[in-house]
This record gives sequence, structure tokens and C-alpha cells, in this order.
Amino acid sequence: MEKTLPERQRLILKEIVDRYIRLREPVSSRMILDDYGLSVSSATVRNDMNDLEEAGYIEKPYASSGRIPTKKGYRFFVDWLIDLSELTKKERLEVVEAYEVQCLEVGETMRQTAFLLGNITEYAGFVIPPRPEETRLDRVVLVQMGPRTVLLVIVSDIGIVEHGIVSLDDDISRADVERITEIINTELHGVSLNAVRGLTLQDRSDGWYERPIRQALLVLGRLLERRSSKRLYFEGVLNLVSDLQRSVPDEAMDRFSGLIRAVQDEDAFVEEIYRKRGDRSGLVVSIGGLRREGMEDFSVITSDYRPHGGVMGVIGPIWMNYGRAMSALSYIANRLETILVSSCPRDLSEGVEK
Amino acid sequence: MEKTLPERQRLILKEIVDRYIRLREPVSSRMILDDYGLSVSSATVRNDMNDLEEAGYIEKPYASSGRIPTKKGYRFFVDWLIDLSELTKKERLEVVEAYEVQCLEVGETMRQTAFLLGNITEYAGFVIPPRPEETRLDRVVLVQMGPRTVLLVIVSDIGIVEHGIVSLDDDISRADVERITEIINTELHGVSLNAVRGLTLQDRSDGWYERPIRQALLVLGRLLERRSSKRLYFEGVLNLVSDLQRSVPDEAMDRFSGLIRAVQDEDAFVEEIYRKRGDRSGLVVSIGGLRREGMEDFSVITSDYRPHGGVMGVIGPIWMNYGRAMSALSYIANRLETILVSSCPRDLSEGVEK
DNA sequence: TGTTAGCACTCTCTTATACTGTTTGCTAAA
DNA sequence: TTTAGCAAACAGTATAAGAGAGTGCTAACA
Repeated sequence: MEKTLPERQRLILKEIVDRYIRLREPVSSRMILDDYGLSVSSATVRNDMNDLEEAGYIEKPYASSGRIPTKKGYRFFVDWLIDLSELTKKERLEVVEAYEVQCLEVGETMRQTAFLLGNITEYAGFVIPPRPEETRLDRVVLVQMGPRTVLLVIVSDIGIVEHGIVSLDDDISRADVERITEIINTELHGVSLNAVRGLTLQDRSDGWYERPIRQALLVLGRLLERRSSKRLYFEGVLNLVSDLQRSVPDEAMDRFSGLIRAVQDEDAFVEEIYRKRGDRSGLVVSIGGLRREGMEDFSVITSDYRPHGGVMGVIGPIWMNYGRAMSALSYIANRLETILVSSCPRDLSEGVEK
Repeated sequence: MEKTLPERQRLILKEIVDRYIRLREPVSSRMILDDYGLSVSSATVRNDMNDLEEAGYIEKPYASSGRIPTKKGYRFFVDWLIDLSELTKKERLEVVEAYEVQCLEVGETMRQTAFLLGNITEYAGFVIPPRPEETRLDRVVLVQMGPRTVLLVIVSDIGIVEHGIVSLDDDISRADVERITEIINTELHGVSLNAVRGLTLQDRSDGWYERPIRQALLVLGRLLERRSSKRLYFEGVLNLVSDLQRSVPDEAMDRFSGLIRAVQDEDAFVEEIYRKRGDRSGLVVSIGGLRREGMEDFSVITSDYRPHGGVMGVIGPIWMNYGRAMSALSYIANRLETILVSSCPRDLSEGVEK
């Protein structure tokens, strides 16, 4: 671990990164003195800056300009120098309130969370939902609406997963509906959503697979399929606009649309995120570039959240305020865990369909 | 009606608008000759262009440049000269497929529609949901999930409106749940959502308002409140990025964020849209400017859709492809009407809760 | 060995100037 | 009414010059 830099150089590096994040302009030796009040001359600072540059922590946009941090510089900053900044009371309140309307569809909660991440950090937020192979069916609810239409609600161990009014091919009796509900809930409770979907695809003719049940399963499968295709909730790109605009006016649009394009391909993006995290847990900061075209200038902070290995994160420019974003992310990740494991599912698992 | 312009001038105006929409650069007298093969000289065309300019249909960015359309020019073009261009088979298929997964929550359908509008036109799409005062409750579905938790689904004449698992203060029996459902559906069927919400707010102690029912109504009211606060579904802003970028690189970001800000204030935006439409029905084209800051450079095409007076529309740059956008909008409006009035609700109104 | 003062040098950013090419408006003739 | 021809207007680009900010380096100093 190369956390070993001479004390003054550490101070100077920290100041350069802090200041560059705040004002987004190259930092000169003078500025550091003015702000920090080090009791040395600017020449001394310049010497240190030279060392830092040789070591690869900072660089100059052109020969005689102030310095800006390199990726390695940000890395060192995040790993050893950063001050985490707690969320304000008002912000914490905003988070709590957002989750107050509870027990929505899980998808809605994810979208909300992504939105919240974006809003609080003022960057873009995203949530990758738990894998369907690790989410278990709690039960389904079937309610007859018309002669051949039923309301179907799918509830998993993390909440409502899908719902819809669906048409069947044949008329169905109220007794049938109750029997089917009973059977599905007995046989499939605790089975992973993936496995359920698999089952619905097989055209087995086992005993209890009579026609109405087969149809119900088919519908169930179709709903689950739609769900499992949704791999990413991404919100708040627009927060990046003004920031990019202010700091690199001419390239702003290019970078922006680069990011959009990169995120468009959800599968590749999600893969890349998992690849970057490896098997680490907690916060992971990737500085400058997921290795996707158009992402070199962006940093990504991710966190896992407990039930069944979902991941959430924040994407901002490489000069983002890491301290704030990290605090916000871990706070919100925590809240989401609470919502998912405690709120709905506990209520659900208490009562078994009677 | 001033559709009376000399024939050649009409041709020239049409060509100028068409060409400017296509290539986004001032149109010179030469270009018109090259493209159209008029059998006159460029000087003649210039004379006509002069007349058109005096009449206010076109203008010059600077003294010796080609001409670009004014708002009045676009207006005339849309009203008298435009060629509507049908959607391709592939695009129509895309629309139909998008609505295939039927009977979602109404809100989801709206979002989907906005998204679709944006995608097909390559501009931004929006949908204003039907007013809650004109949407009627069909029924509610209550299902017991735990000792004091129930699943509540609200169904209106245009489909599922809200749903969620909600906690009550007291334990509740299965018989209670059935009785409450029965009472609510008998008393409130056909009542407007607004009125239902109003009822739930009153703390009357009429006979049938015993404690569990009051609680159920309270919950019902809370869900409806959340819903009625959602006045606008807006999707596809990002489609505007590349277009703006290509044609006005430096101001692109400003205009873009101007639009964002204008749409942020949902209520004001929705009001403005209604104001612009007045009491007209069908397609309405507003060229350059809802009178909101940051909207001067954008045009808005709106259409109402039948059940209960919702509005949907497309927002694009003032040089947008009006022909395509208008076709797309009216096609999709048609589809949405079909979905809303025929698909779910018919099924629903057939069977009355037994 | 680490620190400081002084100075030449580098590079951005802004402003001024000239040049090219396109397109128009106007005039006079057809 | 239409056309040909020509002067004038202006965007856009290229080039040059000057101001300002900041560095690197050298030589002196503690």
C-alpha cells in the first residue's frame, strides 16, 4: 500500500483534489498557499507538485498551467485522504419520506431508489434488481374479475413483483380460481422466480396440470418473463447536464450522449458493473471508466444491498464529489435494505393463505 | 384565411420549409432551383423570396444569407402545404406490440405511451392522464394478506389505477374484508375518483362507517391522493439531444436545460397545454412556444384522447418534422383510446362482484 | 539537504485584421 | 414579368499580436 507520501505532499494533493472538485479549474501553487495558509513559499509547493506529478498523481493540461488530478490521484484521494460528509437532516428526511408510501411494486421501489440517488447526489443513480434466481415466490393472489378474466398478483419475499388483469381462453368458476390459487401457493411457495418461470415453460402433463391451471401458469410465466427482462433502473441523467455544461461547454453534449449510449445497452452495462465489483461487498469506487466507450470521463460508485445480491450506484463526472456521493449511497442502500427485508415481506410471511 | 399565395410562392415556401427541416441550414435561391427544377431563374426566385419575406413567412439570419422559415411560415406550412407521412409497417407493428402486454396499471400504460410517442417521432412525448373527476370507480379488490395487512387494488372504468399492500391499525377478519369490499363496491361503484377521495376525507360517522371501514376508506383515499398528484408522464427528452446538438452546437445545452426546467413544473405545463388547446379536439399544433421561458424554440403537437378528456403530445424543435409527428401522434392516440375503452374495462364491467 | 527569491519561458485567452466564398439586392435590359 | 450582371454584406476561417497566469530552473540561503 502506497499510502506513504510525505505529509506535506499529502496535504497538497488533498487540497488540489478538493479544490478541483469544488471549482473545476487547474490549481496553481499560489492558490494552495492562499487557501491553506501553509507556512512555506510557493516555490516549495511547486517542488512538491513536481514530485507528485512524477509519481503520477497530478498532471498539467498544458506546460505552464496549474495542476489537475489524474485518475491515480483521485484513487489515492478516495482511498486515503477523503472526508466523508454526512447527509444533512433535510436530506435524510427526504429519503425517509420517499419510502413512506410503502409496499409498492418492487419495480416501483427500485425506480424510486434510483431517482432518489440521483436527486440527492445531483448525479445519475441506478439500481440493479436482485437476481430472479435468488428471489423466492411467496404467493400469488388470484381474484376473479369477469367470466374469463382474473386479477393476478405475484408476491415474492421482497414484495409485490408483478400484477395485471389477464384474459384466459375458457370461462372459469370461482371455485376453480380458489383451487388454483391454493395449489400454486402450496406447490410453489419458496421456489425461486427463475425456477417458477422454468416450470411454466415446460409442457408437462403431470396429474395436477389440468387445463385451467396450465393456463394460469402460462400467464404467470409471461408476467415473470417481462419482469426478468428489466435488468436496470436508471434515473437522473439530467442532473449531469448543468455540471457538464459548466465545466466543458463544447464537449458537454458529446460526453453526455456518450453516457446515454453506454447505458442504453443495459446488459453490457450491468455485466461491467458486476465485473468491476468482483466479489467485494460494500462501497466500490471505480474512477474514470468502466471500460465502455464514452465512459472514460465518468466515475461510478456502487454498493450492494443485502437481500439476494442486488447492486445500486451513482454515476458522476470524474471530478465528482466523492465524499458526498459515498455517504448518500451508503445511507440510501441501508434504507432500501430495511424496506425490502422488513416492511412488506414480514407482513406477508406471517399469514399463510387460509 | 390567407391560404391565397401565388402558386409559385407557395411552392417556394414549401420547398424552403421542407428543406430547412431536412438539412437545417438556410435555403438559398440556387438550392431551390437545383432541387425543384423550376423553369425560372434564380433572380425570379429571389424576387418571390423577397415577397415572402415582406409577408413575414421567411427571414434571413443575416443580411446576405439564405432564408429560414419564421413561425408564421411554419404555421402556413402546417395549415396548407404539409404532406402527412404515414407510419411504416414496422413502426405500426412497434406500436401494436408495445400495447400487447395488456391491462397494466393505467399509470404504466400512460408512461408507456409517452415513451412510445418519443421513440417513434424521435422527439419527446408526453401524456396527461384523464382528469380524476371524470374517471369513475369500477370496484376495489381487497385481499387479506396477514392479520392486519391487506392487498388493495383500485379499478376504474379505464383499468387498474392503484394497488398496494397496506397496514391497518387493528386486526381484521376474513369476513370483515369481504363485507367491506361488498359495501364499498355497492356504495361507490360509478362514483368519480375525485368524489371518492372527497368522501374519504370527511370524518362523518354515518351508520355504515364503522371503524374497519373508515380505515379502509382512509387507505383508499391515501392511494388516490398519490395518484391524483401525478399529472404528467413525460418521456424521451434524450431524443432531442442529438438533434439540438447537430444544429445549434453551442446553444444546444442551454435550450435543452431550458426545456427540462419548463417541464419540471408539471402543473404550469399542463395548464399551458390546456390553455393552448382551448376547446378544440383532434390535433393541435403550437409552433414555437408555449409561453414559458425556455420554450420559445420548441413546438408542441397535442391530441386529445377520448375517455374523459386526457391529452397527449409530442415536443420537438421548431424545425421538427411536422408531417411525421402528426401522423404518429394521431395513430398512437387512436391505439390508446382502443386500449383504454375496450380492453380491460369491458372485461371488468361484464362481471359484477358476486 | 531542504527552502526561497528571481527571472525567462510557455501556453491560454482575447482582440484585431485580412481574406475567401456565398448570397443577396438592385439596376438595366430583354 | 423575367433575366443577367454586378456591387455590397456578412459568416467563417486563418493569422498575428499582446496580456496574463503559472511553471521550471538557477543560484543563493539556512
